[in-house]
Amino acid sequence: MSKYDDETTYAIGELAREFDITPRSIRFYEEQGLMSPSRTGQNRVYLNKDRVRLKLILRGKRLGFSLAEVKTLFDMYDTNPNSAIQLEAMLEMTEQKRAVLKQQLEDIQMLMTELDDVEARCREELAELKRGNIA
Amino acid sequence: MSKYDDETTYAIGELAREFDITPRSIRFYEEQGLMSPSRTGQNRVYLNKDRVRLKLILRGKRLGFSLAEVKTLFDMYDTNPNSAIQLEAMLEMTEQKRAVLKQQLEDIQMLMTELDDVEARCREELAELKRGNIA
DNA sequence: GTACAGGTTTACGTTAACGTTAATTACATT
DNA sequence: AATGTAATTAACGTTAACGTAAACCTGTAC
Repeated sequence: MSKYDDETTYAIGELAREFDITPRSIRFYEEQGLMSPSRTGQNRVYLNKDRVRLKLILRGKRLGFSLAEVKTLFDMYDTNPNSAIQLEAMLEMTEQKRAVLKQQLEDIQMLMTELDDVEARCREELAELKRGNIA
Repeated sequence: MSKYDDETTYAIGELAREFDITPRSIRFYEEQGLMSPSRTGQNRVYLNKDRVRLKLILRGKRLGFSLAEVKTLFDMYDTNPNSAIQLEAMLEMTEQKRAVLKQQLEDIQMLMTELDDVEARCREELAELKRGNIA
């Protein structure tokens, strides 16, 4: 956590490689108002805070948030950090996501049971074929 | 499980209401080769097996499968399984799907933990605000 | 018999999240 | 000087999964 960590700069390509996305995606996030890196000349220069932002964007995506939703959260945080309204809005969003995830869990468990059945039937029929009981 | 259960028929609008989707969606699934209901005249008539299919489609969607992927699974399931090669291919596919689902399960559990953290922090800060500790 | 609530096909429109050129700039190396 | 690598903007293209509008048929209710 030395001073240097916060002053390290990244080119767009470096960040792209690090997070395994394309530069186009990063520019797109900026275009959508999710980041605003500084420049040297016309080239984008990313600081650690930008890198953190990007990490948050990608995490949001993994959580199933749309870029618009991520932006909403960012905007709320940027304009009015730690206000009760913002916190409650965030709670509401996480509640919704939790419900979706819970449903997905149930679905996956059911599907796995069905896969068990399919597999069992397959193995049975294979066994019969091996026994020579071919219709 | 009487005989009648299997002979109950549904109009497209009934199924749409039951599953809270539009008739357009159901027709689209048919267009993509995911269902093939019978007809009376030009009207679609859905039997219980069609209803089950629709249920499976929607579950697949909730799981993050594309309609194309769902169709692949259906096709495999529908394929006449009397050749050892086909059976073994199907087993291989179900194994792959199982691995994917297992990964998804782990992901979701991790995400839920993260949501727990976010929520906990939110509630803490809210509590502080209520106590009057507003910076 | 006419209004209406359903169904039908055909076909163009929409949204999100980028992909994919194209044309240009700039720095580094050979 | 030429080549290579990475960056830039602008703008059109793409895919999935439907939405939506138009124009039509059709059985039941009044």
